[in-house]
Amino acid sequence: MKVASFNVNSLRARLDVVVDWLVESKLDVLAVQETKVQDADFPTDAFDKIGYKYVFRGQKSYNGVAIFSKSRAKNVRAGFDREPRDEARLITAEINGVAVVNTYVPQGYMPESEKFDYKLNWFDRLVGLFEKNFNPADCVVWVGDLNVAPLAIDVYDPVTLLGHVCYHPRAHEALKRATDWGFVDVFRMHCKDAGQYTYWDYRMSNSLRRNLGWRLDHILATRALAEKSTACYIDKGPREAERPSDHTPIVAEFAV
DNA sequence: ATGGTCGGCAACCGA
Repeated sequence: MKVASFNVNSLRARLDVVVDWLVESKLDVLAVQETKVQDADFPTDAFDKIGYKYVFRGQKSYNGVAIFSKSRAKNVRAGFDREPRDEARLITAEINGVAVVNTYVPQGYMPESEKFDYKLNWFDRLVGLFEKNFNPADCVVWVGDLNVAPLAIDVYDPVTLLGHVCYHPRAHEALKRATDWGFVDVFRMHCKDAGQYTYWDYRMSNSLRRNLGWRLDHILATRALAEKSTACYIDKGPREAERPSDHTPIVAEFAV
């Protein structure tokens, strides 16, 4: 089972990149974030044509998440329980017996802002969802743009960037509270190298060429599933496309 | 060197 996560920064603007890469990579599951499309305008035709199923939750202008899969998704849930009007940042589904949690974690703006508190609290709400709906002994894969670079080797300048909302002790603690529920960083099981990034800021000149990036996009799995992982890697192909997102996909393969 | 990113969506906001 091949699973990937990709912050597409507008699904409609990135449609060709996403469709071509999805077909070429032969993915069983692709979770995308920042679709920036309302449900009524979701580009279903493009995915019908290539034989992929889809579930999605979007909103106008911002956020939005979707999961594409070869097999039909079951037990689909969008958003946190009892908060149907929340931002479109969370969708979960069961695919081939694996629970897939796709998140677009709030970025947090600035450390002193309310938005940062919202971000930190968002992780704790997610822990509540894990506790209520899953068991750490089950096969669960949590993927998405988590907007946290966990380690010093996950950012291009850990000294200068320390205290940024995506590389902040409180963000690290919040992520740890969530992973302590029962998740393993599948990428780090397979690769210990520094400088392995999934995001390069558009606003920095030549950030990709200079590899001034961040590892913000993650594939985490419960121990039962992580033990079956055979590979995990970042695919820079889509970041080098003609009209790239500022993120690039991360891919994991599982023997399930 | 007086410029320097995207996308959504229609003036700015978010990243």
